[in-house]
Amino acid sequence: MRVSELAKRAKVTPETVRHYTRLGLIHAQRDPNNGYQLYDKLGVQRLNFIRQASELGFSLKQIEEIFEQSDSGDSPCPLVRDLLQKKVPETKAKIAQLQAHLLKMEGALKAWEEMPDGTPDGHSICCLIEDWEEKESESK
Amino acid sequence: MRVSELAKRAKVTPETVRHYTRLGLIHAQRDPNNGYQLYDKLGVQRLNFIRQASELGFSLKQIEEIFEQSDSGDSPCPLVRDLLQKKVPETKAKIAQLQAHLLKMEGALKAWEEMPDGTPDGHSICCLIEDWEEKESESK
DNA sequence: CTTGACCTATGTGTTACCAATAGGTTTTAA
DNA sequence: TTAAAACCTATTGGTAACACATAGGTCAAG
Repeated sequence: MRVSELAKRAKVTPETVRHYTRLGLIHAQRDPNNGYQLYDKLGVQRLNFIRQASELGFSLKQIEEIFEQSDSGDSPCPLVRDLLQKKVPETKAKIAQLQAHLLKMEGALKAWEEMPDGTPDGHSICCLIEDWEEKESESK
Repeated sequence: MRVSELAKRAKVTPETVRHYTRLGLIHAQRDPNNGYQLYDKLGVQRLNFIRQASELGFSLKQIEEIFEQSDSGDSPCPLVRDLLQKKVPETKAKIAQLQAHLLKMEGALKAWEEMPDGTPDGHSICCLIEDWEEKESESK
């Protein structure tokens, strides 16, 4: 199959398929007649794997490492496990940060209902964001 | 004050300060003797604002817009409010996605304790990630 | 008066693509 | 049959938000 068909199967753009192919993550044969890239079942499998892994937060570089392990006949599972174990606390931290932001934003929107839209007076830019600033520096 | 001092005050690198200056987010005067960038109080305030806003997820471009509003004498608050209102659901979606990933990862790590590290056999790359793949396609 | 710490500008590298260009190919419909 | 539509190719440049390297000018201290 060619680029577009592979792309459709994994619901990505043909450009993404080409990108992965350029990076060597997916291998393709060349049609001798026209030089088109030709993919097979393994290409589909790899592309799906890439999508899964990158949705989980793995970088293409990490995915490349996983493939290298796998292609050299070794089990990539220990590597993936290590990567996952590092990723879990990172993800938790990100969630916590986002939730903190969410609280700030929602609180700000509520508080704003009673607040006037202050015109900047040279001392403040936007009351809202600067309020947070003060609160943060106080709490630190 | 010069680049490094400003940078220290906001706990960013001097390069970041130069970056913002290049983008026009922070204004500086030039020391006529040596061409060094000189910042004042307003610079500190702006830098702090940028940090606050970007931590909340605003892009530098959006921050630029806020500054433009503010600099032209208009209240940027309505703009910020609009941006926030768009950002709240986005943030919620991100959190939900990350939590889903977290569940997957934690589940995988647990399941793995009982699973052998399968050597790739040409059919599978990594049992773990591919298991998720199957589950996902089933649930869709 | 030299060394180290600071400043300058410019350019490149990062991540994971998307878009545009310019051109060759294949399919389809008149 | 032929001409347009749809597809393919490679290369280049753009995105966000800096970090880093280069090559060089400036300044304080010993």
